[in-house]
Amino acid sequence: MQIIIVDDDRLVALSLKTILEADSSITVAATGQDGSDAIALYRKYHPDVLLMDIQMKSMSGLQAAEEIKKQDKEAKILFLTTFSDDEYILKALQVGAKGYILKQDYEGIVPALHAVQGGQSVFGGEIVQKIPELIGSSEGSFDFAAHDISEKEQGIIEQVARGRSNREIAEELYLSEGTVRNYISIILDKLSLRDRTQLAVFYYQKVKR
Amino acid sequence: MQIIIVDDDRLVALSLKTILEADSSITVAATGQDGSDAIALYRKYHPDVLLMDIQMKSMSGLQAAEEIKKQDKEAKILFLTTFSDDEYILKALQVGAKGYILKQDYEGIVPALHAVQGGQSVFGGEIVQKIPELIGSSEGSFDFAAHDISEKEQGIIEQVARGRSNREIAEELYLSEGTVRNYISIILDKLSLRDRTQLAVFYYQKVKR
DNA sequence: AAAACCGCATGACATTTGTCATCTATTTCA
DNA sequence: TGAAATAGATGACAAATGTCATGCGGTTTT
Repeated sequence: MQIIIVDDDRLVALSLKTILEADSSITVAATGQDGSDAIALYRKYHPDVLLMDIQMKSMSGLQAAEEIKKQDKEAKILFLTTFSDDEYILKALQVGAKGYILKQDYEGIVPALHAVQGGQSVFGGEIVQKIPELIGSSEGSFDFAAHDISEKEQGIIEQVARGRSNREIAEELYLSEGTVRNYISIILDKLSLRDRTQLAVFYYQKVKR
Repeated sequence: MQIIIVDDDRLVALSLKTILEADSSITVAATGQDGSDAIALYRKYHPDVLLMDIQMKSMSGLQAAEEIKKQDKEAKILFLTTFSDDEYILKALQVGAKGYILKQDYEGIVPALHAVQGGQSVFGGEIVQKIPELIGSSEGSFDFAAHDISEKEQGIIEQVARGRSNREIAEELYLSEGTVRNYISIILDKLSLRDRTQLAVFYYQKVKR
């Protein structure tokens, strides 16, 4: 199986090459450092699989993938990532990537490559677990009780998540503005957050939808 | 690698056993015909991977998977399916399955098993393409251009939507804190919002998802 | 070349926000 | 009954936030 490796960090690219070539079934046709390298190298070699970092300086892996896919609808692209950044998962899927795995996981890469060559799609461990969160289907999955959040507090959280000010919340719930402030202060403490904006973000990421 | 195969159709289970054992690295510890077999066999053998049909008569693969996961959080379960039925994909993900592949795809199964053993998750070809559709319905539909929001401004909006403070945003984007404040002030004006929290709310309601 | 513009920065300012200590009335509980 | 816990309020305070006027070096327009 012939592959191409593209990674920002030359050291990483070369280490990967060494590791992967230890497997006799794999040949690394070339390595590159950014998105434009990826496009050029793909056009030149048409490898079975393109192994590429998703985040790179000059041209991101996503952009490159989009371009490559335009030219070869069958291109098999496997993204590498250091962390399991949620934010890119969806985009990677939409671009039509064949997977999204962690660089650190040396052992996992070779079998992943074979699976991809065989037409499957592969994702690193925890990455898949996050997909349901990204989809609406996982409704109100957060356990308030486990964090000692009372009903009243939940009500206030909802108000904050609607962008209301303390004064407005106070009016809505027939409390004084100071009391609302106190409530929020306590909520932030319980959830280890810093300010109301983080609370709103928390709400949309963990609680609602 | 030791695996267990569970499939409604005895013939399928046996064919799979034969095919997979042709690979010297794989041992089929046992085969079963329904969900309860799966639970019993899993408890007995604790295989590296459980290969199971998702749709079975007496007890579905999903139910069995749920039960098995309850007893062994680390269980690696790979679902088999005849067609790529959309409806089960999400549930499979939520149960924490390690993948979802097509029975017909003989060649793909062995590498898939190896990848799963290595901690990855695997999905048959077209299955993954459907996930964006399931999500895509509500994906980033907001038109920034129509509201005169520049790239830079979008970048700042994203930072706010991650709950970052002005100081943090300034550091991240190499700007002064005051400049960030100015940017946000202008953004709020353009979008007719009052404060950063409303901006974050706006982001999650209109832009992302 | 002058004028207009743009990205970025400052400083001043009013407001909002978050934290904390303290106080009161009410309820709960030993 | 008396003590402790609870819900709500206050006031003081520091920090963060949003607004505005203004300045400064570049580009672009005219």
